[in-house]
Amino acid sequence: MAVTMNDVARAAGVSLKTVSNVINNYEFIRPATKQRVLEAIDELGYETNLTARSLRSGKTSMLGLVLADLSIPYYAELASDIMKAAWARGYRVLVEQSGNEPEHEKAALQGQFRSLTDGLLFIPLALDAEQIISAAGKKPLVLLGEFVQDPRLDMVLIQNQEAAAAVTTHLLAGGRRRIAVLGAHDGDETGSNGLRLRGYRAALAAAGVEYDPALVVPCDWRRDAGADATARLLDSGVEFDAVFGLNDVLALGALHELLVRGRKVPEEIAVAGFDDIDESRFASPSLTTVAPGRTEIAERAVELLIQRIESKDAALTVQQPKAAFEMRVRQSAP
Amino acid sequence: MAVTMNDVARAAGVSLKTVSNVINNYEFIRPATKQRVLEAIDELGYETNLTARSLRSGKTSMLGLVLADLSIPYYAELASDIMKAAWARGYRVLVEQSGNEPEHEKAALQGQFRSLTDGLLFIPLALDAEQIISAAGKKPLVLLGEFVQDPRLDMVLIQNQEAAAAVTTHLLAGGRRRIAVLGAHDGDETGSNGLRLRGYRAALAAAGVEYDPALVVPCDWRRDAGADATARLLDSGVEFDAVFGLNDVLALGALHELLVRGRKVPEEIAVAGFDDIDESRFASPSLTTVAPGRTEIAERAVELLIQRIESKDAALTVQQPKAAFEMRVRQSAP
DNA sequence: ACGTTGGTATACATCGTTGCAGATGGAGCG
DNA sequence: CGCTCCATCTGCAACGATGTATACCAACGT
Repeated sequence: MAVTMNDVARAAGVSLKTVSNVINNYEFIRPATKQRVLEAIDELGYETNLTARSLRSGKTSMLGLVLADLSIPYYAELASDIMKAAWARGYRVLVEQSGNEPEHEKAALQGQFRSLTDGLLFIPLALDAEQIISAAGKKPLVLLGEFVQDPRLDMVLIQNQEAAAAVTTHLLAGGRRRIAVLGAHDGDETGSNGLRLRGYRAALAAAGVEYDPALVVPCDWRRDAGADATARLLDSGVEFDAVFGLNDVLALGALHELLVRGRKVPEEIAVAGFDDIDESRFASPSLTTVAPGRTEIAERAVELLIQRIESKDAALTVQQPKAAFEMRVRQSAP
Repeated sequence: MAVTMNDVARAAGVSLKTVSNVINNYEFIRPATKQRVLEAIDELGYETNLTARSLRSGKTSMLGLVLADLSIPYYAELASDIMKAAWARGYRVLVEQSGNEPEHEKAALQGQFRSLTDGLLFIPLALDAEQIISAAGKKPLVLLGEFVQDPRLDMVLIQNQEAAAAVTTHLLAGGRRRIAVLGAHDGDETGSNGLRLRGYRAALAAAGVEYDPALVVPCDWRRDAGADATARLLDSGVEFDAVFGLNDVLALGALHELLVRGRKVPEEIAVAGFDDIDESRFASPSLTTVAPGRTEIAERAVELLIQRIESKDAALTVQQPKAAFEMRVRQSAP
């Protein structure tokens, strides 16, 4: 059916292996031979069968990427950056959606699908470090997004605490004293929510503002949950003059609910988020937020994973680079 | 290195082929044998090497998906739906971003990467039907998004014209008479922009409202372009009482610009879009738009492609199912 | 008792490529 | 002139699975 190396070899009057050598840029080939082979390839429309190459070489040149759902803007934007970074290094990306369910995450770590990839980029949401380590196979694994932190695992870190503190400090500098937080429980310590909450508390403490657990509203990190949480907060009668959504969609949900209820943003209530998704720039009012260094995260993670894949030396020490963050001050909290 | 069928066979005291038969649920295997094999598989932690299977069987169980960029919400949401639909039928999806560039689109159609997939879902933006047909290989191909229309190609159609007419009619019913259109040239005939513009004109005509080319503002289908176009429109002094963004991000960009300039939406100017991305529901004010049937599109496209892949009968007639659309009336244009 | 049937298991070739170990032959050297 | 030496090319085996053909054996019918 398809054209194989054998056909090319016959057409060019050389051995199959020579065709292979030409394709793989083997050094010692007479220019004339090389040209003959290339012409034959062109003429027959030969294309390398990547499946066969993978089988023989044991490499697929594909990276797995496990995330909750592409319909979540932050993940979509991150995935886009990851794919570009991988592509630039000659790798493709096979995305798998976990739907934020432990079973799916585990399946993605162990599943057959791993045999199609040389390594895995993983944004864990439901599994903890122990589970990840026990479920993971032998293939290289790099974590993103630091819901999980563990010294045994390679990962690219976001400066959750520092960046959340920066947002809070910015709100405080704007004169806000009652800053509601959406997306965390009062007791949270670990994970992005815990770390961001800790940053918030640290910033309050540094400014000498008292921490009030009543201002901390737990909810899922979704737009509608952010809106709901804001509604509950308004209804509860708790006073506040700012809302800090632990991610942008939460903040945008809050923004929407506040405007629906006729509250003025930012005059009455300031709103800030975390992630700097594309949409935040174009919200009305545009959203003040902090950019966690998405492109840098993508590039570092891809680089680290590929380094693991291509290095023979498995004994490399664990790496956990940190991405730089940057405040984006906009209308919702000037 | 990895555990192979051979290892399992040895451990279970059967032939390699019997292991293969067990894995593929071959009918005639004694339960005792089957159990022994399954135990051996479990014990050794055997996993099928999908690469080898692909080579032998000629099927990869992967679908290619070519789109402009995952960071564009509509594509991200569509990709998410497509991946779910494919996954449910035992296929994986390999995404490739074309960046809306002809060269990349062509490369994606022909590229080596095709040898990794059994068929391709393609959202063409830069290539026309002729180019697609000449660039495409022999593998099954299904088009989405109907920038391209051609009786020779399988594709899932959006009811661009009808849906755009519905939006326009809705705006007219709200008393608007000067409806600006963002994202099309006055002369456009083909592609989504042309079709949607035609729907707009048809609705105007049906309502006896005169068409004014000055209200048609060409621009890229991006948020910032929508904002810019709106700014230009406002500056030009052309009067209008509604804006129809030919997709949601255009409308959201417009919404933002209008609010920044202090125009009241919808009192002064109504805004409507096209796509019903998640974000539109949570904009402030929430965006009136039309849902083109994204999930249905994803499912139909995947179904059609898989049908092509699995049917021996290549002589099937071209199929072009249409997805149903639905108005979503919200605050920006009640 | 013997050929037939059909469930069960196996051997071998094969998918298209690359790694390895030579084979070939002309240039360079003593 | 004979012998390395090295650029160039080739053949074979192998990656790990599946398709085809066939072997084996118990049960069955006549």
